[in-house]
Amino acid sequence: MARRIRRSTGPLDRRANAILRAVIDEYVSSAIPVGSLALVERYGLGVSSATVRNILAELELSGLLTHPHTSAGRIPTDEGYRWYVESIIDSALMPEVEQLMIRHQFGQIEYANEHWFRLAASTIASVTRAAGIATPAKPSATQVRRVDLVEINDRLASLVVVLREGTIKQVLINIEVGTTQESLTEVAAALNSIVDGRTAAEISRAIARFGSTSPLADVVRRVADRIVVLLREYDTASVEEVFSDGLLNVMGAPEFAHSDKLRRVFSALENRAYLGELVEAVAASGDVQVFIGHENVPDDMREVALVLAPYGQPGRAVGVVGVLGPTRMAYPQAIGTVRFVSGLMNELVDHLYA
Amino acid sequence: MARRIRRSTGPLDRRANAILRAVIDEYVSSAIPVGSLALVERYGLGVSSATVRNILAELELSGLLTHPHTSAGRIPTDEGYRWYVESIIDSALMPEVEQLMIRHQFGQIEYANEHWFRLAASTIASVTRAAGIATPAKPSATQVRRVDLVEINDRLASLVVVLREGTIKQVLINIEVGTTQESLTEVAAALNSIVDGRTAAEISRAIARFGSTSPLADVVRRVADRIVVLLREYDTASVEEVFSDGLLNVMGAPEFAHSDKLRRVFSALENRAYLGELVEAVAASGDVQVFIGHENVPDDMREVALVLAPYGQPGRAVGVVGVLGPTRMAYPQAIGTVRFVSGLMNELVDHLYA
DNA sequence: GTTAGCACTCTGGCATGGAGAGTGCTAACC
DNA sequence: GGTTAGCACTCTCCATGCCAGAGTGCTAAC
Repeated sequence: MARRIRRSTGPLDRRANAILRAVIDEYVSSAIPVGSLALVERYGLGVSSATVRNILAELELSGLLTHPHTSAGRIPTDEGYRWYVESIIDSALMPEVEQLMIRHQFGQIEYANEHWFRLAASTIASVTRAAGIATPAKPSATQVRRVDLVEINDRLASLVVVLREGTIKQVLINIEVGTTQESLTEVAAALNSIVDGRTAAEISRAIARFGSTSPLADVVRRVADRIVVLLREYDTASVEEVFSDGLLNVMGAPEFAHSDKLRRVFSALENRAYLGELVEAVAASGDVQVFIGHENVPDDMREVALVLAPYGQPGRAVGVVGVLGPTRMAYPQAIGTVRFVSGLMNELVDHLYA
Repeated sequence: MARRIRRSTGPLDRRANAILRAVIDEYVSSAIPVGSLALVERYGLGVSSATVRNILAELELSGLLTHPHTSAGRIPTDEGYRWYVESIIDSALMPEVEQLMIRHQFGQIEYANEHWFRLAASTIASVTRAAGIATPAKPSATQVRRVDLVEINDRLASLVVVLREGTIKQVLINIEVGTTQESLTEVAAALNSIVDGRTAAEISRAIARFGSTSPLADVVRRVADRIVVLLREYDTASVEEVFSDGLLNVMGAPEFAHSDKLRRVFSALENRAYLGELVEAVAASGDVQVFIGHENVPDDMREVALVLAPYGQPGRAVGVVGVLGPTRMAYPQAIGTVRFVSGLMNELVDHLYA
């Protein structure tokens, strides 16, 4: 689980507030440490640079800003970003023009449910200019909707399992030479009367009671077992797949100019265990969550931030969409985008369960 | 298409031969330009460094080696690698232990045909310590094996199309409120009598002749149209998907220490158009092909080499497996691995068409 | 044809020094 | 008391120069 660091200071006065915000905005857009002079020049603060310096020193004392070295400007700490994120997380919205554009894109693949989460990641990547990530909506206890057996050749058949939400699992199975498509269809029919609407555990139980004496009963039993295995594998995988797009955007950020740091980001992305944890935490929370720098447990992720939101139907099927970028990220935009896209995904999933 | 540069020199004498080979072996393993002294010390050449220097100068003259700067050792040119590859391409084999290991891995997913190509890429990546790439075997003119319609809710159904080789396409379709699973099954049955074993074009023609007056005829026609669209989309995509694994391995290479070059490699991988061309060229050739540095047309790929091999059944369904790495790659190993894995994939696909 | 010897060249690492940016402190100001 | 001007101080960055090391290419001798 990600640990959340609590800042130790009390509330900031209005001016310190504005200055911290200005430092973050400036640093996010320029990637250069921000000096007191630059602040008074570019943000109409109405005070001198000396005053700003005093406040910057205070902010540094409370751990919200830091110094790369004595004679450099200030940069935000992870705690500084955390404070900033808390202050905008509820109000961050997407511009309506972009909302329309995205809606249009999703409209085009409305019927390709297998691709929804991929489009979500791609869209988020292109809007935020960071990496977009998404997982498919995973049912909590998979229910089978229908089974089909199709002969491929005289030794192989394709076992197709349609799940409650319309998604599909498929594997090959061996058949005895000479088995006809007719008998396969018969087996499938027998199976359908057993599996419809059921979970792995339920099918398992039903098969134990299955006392048919028909010559195909053995085959039915064998295939049912295979289905149970298939469902179990699917149910136990914490995250089925994490799709990401726009990694090139992250590669462009100056903080990752040396490929060593970049390497760590990538190996972090391959860390399915941690992502699985986050996905579960986010799904449970029900709203956008932000994980900044060292708030992430794995060392590899201490230089990146994640903005994640769940989608789907709690208790039935949930997935996650989000952004991965440098801690120096445009949080308002990232949060707004992720929230909007997760809302859109909600609508799509709702249709499946309507 | 990739252009192949022909080296201008005639055959090399045995000694020049051995030295060029030594330079390449040394440079591939160390990534440091190779000097004449290092060569006589590490490879028992039986001559002095001065003699080696003369030969190195000759090799440089014929364009097989080059110099980063006056006082540095030699590094191979793309032409040098090309010469080397030609000399070993027919004899490169995998160690038998590794062959067994890989066979074992594939045995475990023998029935998960949708995952074969992914495992191929992952295996190649881990064996060669470079990036593995693979595409699924794509049929040349997709034939439908069977169609199924499954009710998801009172407005949506899942249209499942099983193709000849057992792979699956699926989309959602709208249905009229009140449509029962029984009538969907009826529609599916009607469709199956039309589509079995047919391609998009054939289905299109059959539907034009379809003169049924049953109340479901309209629905049958609509769904058939949807199937045709689905197949057409699939048939016209030059490469359906390019799966890659082990990109982290490439990131570790010293030539990509600065993320700028790395960035180009990644954007090259996203260049589906070029990869599509290569896949077609490789599939047509029927054997392992190597594309080194500037033999690749896109500028982004001038610092990488590709080792690709086709698999599947020519004229029916072909895919490609391969390695992407720096031009400074262990070619014998890469070629041996790719050839072996493509052979294994052949066996798997053959079973589908047995 | 091969080799020893040597002058030459270029890189990489390291120290030096000045310009620039930004801080932190002090003392004066309102 | 908070704010500000002034200034010394610190540190980075960049250019410069220098030296050691590696490796070459050439020449002359074997």
